[in-house]
Amino acid sequence: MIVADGALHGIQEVATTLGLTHRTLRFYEDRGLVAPQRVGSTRVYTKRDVARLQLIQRGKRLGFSIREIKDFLDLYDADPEHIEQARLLLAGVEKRAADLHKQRDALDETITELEQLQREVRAWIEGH
DNA sequence: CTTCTCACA
DNA sequence: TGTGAGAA
Repeated sequence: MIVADGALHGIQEVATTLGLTHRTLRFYEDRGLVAPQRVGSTRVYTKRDVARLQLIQRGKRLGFSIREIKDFLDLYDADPEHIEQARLLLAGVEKRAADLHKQRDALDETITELEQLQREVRAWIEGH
């Protein structure tokens, strides 16, 4: 049977085209983020798998953990209307943005302190 | 080329 | 969060 799901791809090919290594794909699979079909024991990635991997890459780019990304993807599968999924995404995105703002504030404080010290040391040097 | 497992940063 | 290596 195996319906009409176009081209299938090997792990090396998928990894290369996504700028990943086959080790990373296997790691994601271990973590339950992807579940490629098997032909015998060989993994075969569909275009849906590749789409999932691209979502994973986006999630990582935005600073989400493998676990968070998995929870999101799982919900996407479980909920055809994608309502709960959207709520989870929103919550996660808000949290992430809040964390980053917090980090930025901390960095600003540190930079300000460094600049102050910088002025103090310069003044001390001038005075000698 | 692919698989798996174990160790390791 | 991945990587390297060894063996099949």
